[in-house]
Amino acid sequence: MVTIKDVAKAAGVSPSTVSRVVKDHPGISSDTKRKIRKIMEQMGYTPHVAARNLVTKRSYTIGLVVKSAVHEAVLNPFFTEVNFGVSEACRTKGFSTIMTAAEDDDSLFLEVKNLISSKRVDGFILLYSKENDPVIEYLTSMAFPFVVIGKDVMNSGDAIHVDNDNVQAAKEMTELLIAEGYEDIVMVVDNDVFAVSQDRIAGFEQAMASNGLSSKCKVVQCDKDESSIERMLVDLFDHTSPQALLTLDGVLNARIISRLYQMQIRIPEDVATATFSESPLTKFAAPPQTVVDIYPKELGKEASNEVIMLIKDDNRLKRNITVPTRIIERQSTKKEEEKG
Amino acid sequence: MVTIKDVAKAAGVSPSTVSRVVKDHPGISSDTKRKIRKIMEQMGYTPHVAARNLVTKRSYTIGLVVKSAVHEAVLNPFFTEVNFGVSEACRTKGFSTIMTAAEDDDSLFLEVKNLISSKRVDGFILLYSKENDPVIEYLTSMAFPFVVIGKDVMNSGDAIHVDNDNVQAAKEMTELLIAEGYEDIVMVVDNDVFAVSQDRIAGFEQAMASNGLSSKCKVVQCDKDESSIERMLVDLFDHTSPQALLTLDGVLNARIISRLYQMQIRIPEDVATATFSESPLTKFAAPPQTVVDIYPKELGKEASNEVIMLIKDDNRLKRNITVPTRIIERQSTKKEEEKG
DNA sequence: ACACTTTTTGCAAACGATTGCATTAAAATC
DNA sequence: GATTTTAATGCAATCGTTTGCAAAAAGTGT
Repeated sequence: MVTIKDVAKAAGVSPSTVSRVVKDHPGISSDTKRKIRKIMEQMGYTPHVAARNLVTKRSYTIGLVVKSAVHEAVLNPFFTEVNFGVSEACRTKGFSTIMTAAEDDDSLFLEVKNLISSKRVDGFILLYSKENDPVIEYLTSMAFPFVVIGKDVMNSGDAIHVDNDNVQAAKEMTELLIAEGYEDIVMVVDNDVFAVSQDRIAGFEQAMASNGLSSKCKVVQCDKDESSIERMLVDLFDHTSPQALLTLDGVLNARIISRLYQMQIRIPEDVATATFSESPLTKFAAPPQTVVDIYPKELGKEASNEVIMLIKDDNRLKRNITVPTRIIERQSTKKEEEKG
Repeated sequence: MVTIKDVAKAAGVSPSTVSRVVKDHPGISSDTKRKIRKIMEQMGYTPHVAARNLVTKRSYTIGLVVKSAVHEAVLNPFFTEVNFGVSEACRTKGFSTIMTAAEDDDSLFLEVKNLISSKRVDGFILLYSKENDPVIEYLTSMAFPFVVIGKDVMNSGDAIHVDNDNVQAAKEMTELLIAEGYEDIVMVVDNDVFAVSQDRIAGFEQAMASNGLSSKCKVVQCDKDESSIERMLVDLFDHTSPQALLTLDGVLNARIISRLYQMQIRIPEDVATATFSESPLTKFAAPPQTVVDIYPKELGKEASNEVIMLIKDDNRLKRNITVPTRIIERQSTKKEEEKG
């Protein structure tokens, strides 16, 4: 293994000089820089990160904390895209990423504490957010750099959030449905306590209200398992005749349309469907789904940049970041036009 | 920050003793162990990994190298599941994971070399495999520990592979289709050069042959973009009338059934569909798809365990691991029965 | 009580970088 | 040419562990 001393010796300089060349320190003459760079190249020298981390007291690593149960995350392409966005952005800034996922809150909390105390990470990106989260509280109390992707239910103010404007997104999507001529619109949500649900519901309700459809505004909640979904749908179509279903997210939507298919309820002829979070599940569905693209990769990228800034600059002023969304209209909501 | 010296001082022993307690060295009396453990607990001591890595010359980190272009990986739940399997298995063995994905071969190769020379990882798991891969060659030449998930086209012999028996899986799936009464079966593949394609095609052909259906055995290839898929399908159904489509993998299958829907070709009434790699895309499709579950999480887990063994034991004898598969039969191939 | 094991612990030298400060060399000023 | 200023480099301590070897303590048998 070639160390800094080796190249120093080969170049006839001290290790300090080599070290300074590596980080392009201004105090080194460009002659020596050139010379040493060449030698480093020839000898194939790469700094030993552990050694550097030890003295700089930095790990140059970001922890990506995924809250949702593993099988949930696997289901949800949203997660993967965020992950890629984070990895990519971190890498271009010289940071590594290390992912932590855990089924239960306690082991997740432990893992986070451990990553910190063993100096394995310099900052965190939290991929969830719920009320009174112990991890958020802990990180805040330690003044440890972190940002949250998603929004806090009770926007605690301390944490930095990177998120879409979910109220606005839901509003726009609802407006689109109304514009297409749908009035009996039902919003279907699961029973998670994440803030995203509340925001999207709020947007839906606002849009309905401002179009004089408050009376038709309906929100139903259901568990994620097959039978709950079925029960909910049977109930819905037995007692009412909704014209459109606006589902909280792409995964839930996929299960619903699968169920609708089996109930022989056609989309969009019998009912229109629309949802949030673009993915193969919406894009390649039968029929392709109208959806709000929330740009998860962008969320990951912004979060990474922000947390790295936080790490590098202690008293950087905190600021939330909103990533824009875009509606993709597809066949699942096209009332008039022919299929295909 | 509390260091090993702090707890040594507090316990009235030397740092060496504390260090040995941490790793449960046999030479320390259980009395002192108990005492020191208590103190560590009280003071909240966690070893500084960089310091440890520096002296042990280990990083306790595994590099997960993802070859497929990012958008491919995002599409494919297979990747996410492998990723989780790897992270989980590594964590339980005290290892971290660091993921590397790159669009082009060159930057990926560079990244791998860099991870090694900066001593950031102790071993690799490669999530792809193709002929004459420079990364595999490099790692082999360096005798750097790694395992490959998937199989080499020309089973180079040197590398350790963790894979399913794809020939067998395809054979079983084909047998099932034949048993259901389908004879004109078309296998649809993309134009990737990964070994998995060849294996599944081989299995398909073998099963067809051994059932006297060699003459009906047909394999078509198409690009992944929408228009190629459409062209392929139109061509297929214009000139022939296949009874069943066996698709190379779940993502391609999803696109195909989406297209079939738009062409108003019903599944399974007009054509049956089946594919490989269970995921939400197959499970929540309309109709739910018959599929071979290849247990990606298990692949990740086995790969992790194996590479960690390699790291810990230089002259561990190399051995390939085969993870079993399972067929899940769903409506997409059910000829006789009623839907729902 | 002595010599001799065996068990338990400590010493001190690594590991490979970084960085404040001192130093030397070169350039600038008078 | 002497003195001051500036630029370029080196010294040496430090980061927090690990570990081979030596030493001390405890136990054993006579």
